[in-house]
Amino acid sequence: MASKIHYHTRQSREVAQYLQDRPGQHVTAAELCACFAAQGQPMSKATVYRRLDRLVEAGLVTRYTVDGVTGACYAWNGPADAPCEESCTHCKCEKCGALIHLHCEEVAHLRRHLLDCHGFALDPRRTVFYGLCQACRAAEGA
Amino acid sequence: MASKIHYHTRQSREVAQYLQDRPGQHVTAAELCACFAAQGQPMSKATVYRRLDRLVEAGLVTRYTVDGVTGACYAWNGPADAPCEESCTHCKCEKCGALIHLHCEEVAHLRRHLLDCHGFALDPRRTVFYGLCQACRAAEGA
DNA sequence: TGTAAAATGAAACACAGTTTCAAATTGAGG
DNA sequence: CCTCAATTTGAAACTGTGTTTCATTTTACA
Repeated sequence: MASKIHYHTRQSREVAQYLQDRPGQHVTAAELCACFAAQGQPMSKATVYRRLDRLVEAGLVTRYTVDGVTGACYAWNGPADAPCEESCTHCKCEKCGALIHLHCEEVAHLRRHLLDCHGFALDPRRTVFYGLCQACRAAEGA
Repeated sequence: MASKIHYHTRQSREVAQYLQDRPGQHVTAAELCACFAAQGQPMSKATVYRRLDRLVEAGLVTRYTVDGVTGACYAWNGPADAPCEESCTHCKCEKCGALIHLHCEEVAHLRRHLLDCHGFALDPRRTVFYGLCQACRAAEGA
């Protein structure tokens, strides 16, 4: 599907390593730049974006957007050692901004239904459910 | 929940009208600016964003992002005359970019499950399912 | 070691969205 | 109809993400 990745340079290794060390976390390009700079090894913005694009192309990393988070988020998938199961999705509270990891068989069920009845192959990793979390619902009173 | 909206000016009426006339469609701020300009009544970018923010605050309009679409999308909800039922969600094909309107009881079912078992109140209008559409799946062969 | 291909960094750039502030428009009261 | 305070508008400056360009450096490999 996608070309193999060669880690020719220090920079390319560091970007991949950073994401691998934070499975399931929401990493932004700005965060990567800031972290490398703080470590005394600043990396050009252009290089960070280039490396991320390459990793996404190769299918090793998922790129997705979360409303309220400035810029795209990236998360390591890995080839076989995926940190979340296939059905791992995220819920985002529109009020407090909390990001909840969701491991739920119902999502897998919906996925099967969408595939069988609508022909649509849901990618649960890239999909974010928006709504209100329990705490914020309680606070709203309604 | 949100303050009532007063349509004092021509600009505020036009932005709301544009969205009301296109229920369920994905309207961007840039599109609004371009359209008003084409009609010979250009509206300042700042004003467009201000009016959209106001409408979102009032709950009359939903703001959401779709990967691959530059800028946020806005869609009219309306107070009671919502164009899509509560379970209206969108599917976005990550390959061809197609946006599919989904009216599916399974989504409502998932919504109930999330509410009952996870305490999370899903907002189907703001949520976009990412994956592969039927045509692209067929093209991939797999 | 030498050389072609690939990767890097700095800066310029494109674009979404926000902020600022002076000028225009609104509505309410006289 | 006129005046004035409050609101809204538009233009421009600005912030931040992400891309492009190009000269320089690094890599792979013979």
